[in-house]
Amino acid sequence: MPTTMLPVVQPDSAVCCTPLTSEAIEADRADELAKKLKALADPTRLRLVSMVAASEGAEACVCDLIEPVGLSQPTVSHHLKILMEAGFLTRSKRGTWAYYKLVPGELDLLSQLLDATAAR
Amino acid sequence: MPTTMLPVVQPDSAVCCTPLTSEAIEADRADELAKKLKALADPTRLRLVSMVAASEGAEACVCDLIEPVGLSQPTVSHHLKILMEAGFLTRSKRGTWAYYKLVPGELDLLSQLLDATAAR
DNA sequence: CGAATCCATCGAAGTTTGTCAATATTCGGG
DNA sequence: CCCGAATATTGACAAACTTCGATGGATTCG
Repeated sequence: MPTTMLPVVQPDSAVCCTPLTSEAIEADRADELAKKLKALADPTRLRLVSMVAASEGAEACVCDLIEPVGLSQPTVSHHLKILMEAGFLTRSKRGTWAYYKLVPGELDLLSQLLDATAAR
Repeated sequence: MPTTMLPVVQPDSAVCCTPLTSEAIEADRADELAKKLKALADPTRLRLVSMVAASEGAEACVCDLIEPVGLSQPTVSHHLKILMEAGFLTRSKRGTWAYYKLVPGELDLLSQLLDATAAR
């Protein structure tokens, strides 16, 4: 009987799986989780994520984000880069514009980790 | 007819309510949320929260936390203080020992905020 | 090609953070 | 009442972070 290989969908964030409160986490897992949380733990970046998420198609260009945030363009770009490196946003250039988009499921992953009611 | 006043249980975290992704959040709400996230966004503090949560009665004394974390006693106390001020832990002294306990529901609140699937 | 626009990167200034050693404080026991 | 043990606080310092202005691509338009 021939075997067909099926791709296993990997939760690419190794932050994955057991919630914070079900058992004591290891140091290296704490490092990863902290890195993700640190990317979110800034008022400006929270607003950026929120604004991008609330935009049509969960996508927004830098030019639309600068004014409402009230900071300089380099600063906004810097924050967006941090959010991208943390895996929360992706960038795609179209013409001179850079569109940032929410990575689906990435926030939910964090959410599940903090959820104590999900403890097995 | 005499009126009796009943205390209204307030969700004391004003971080409350609408998830991050359902609509753009206001600056002051972003500030509060960021403050909470910043308290968690450190490997040591994540481990502390996790260890406390995994202890019996979701409670642990400082003396039991120092060695596994591998940092000095003042540093551990410092982190615990930050977690307390952020509302994640409470402290109760018994003799010379200080027992830190997880505040129930506080992590879940954060969890719900990050959960995009909960968007109304 | 030249000018203008959008955005990223660089360098710098000021602030915040994580950590420790030293010290203070509080409590129980002899 | 004094001593030892468990924590908290203070002071100090290096590292990391947030922000800005200046500069450097890349792209579109005239």
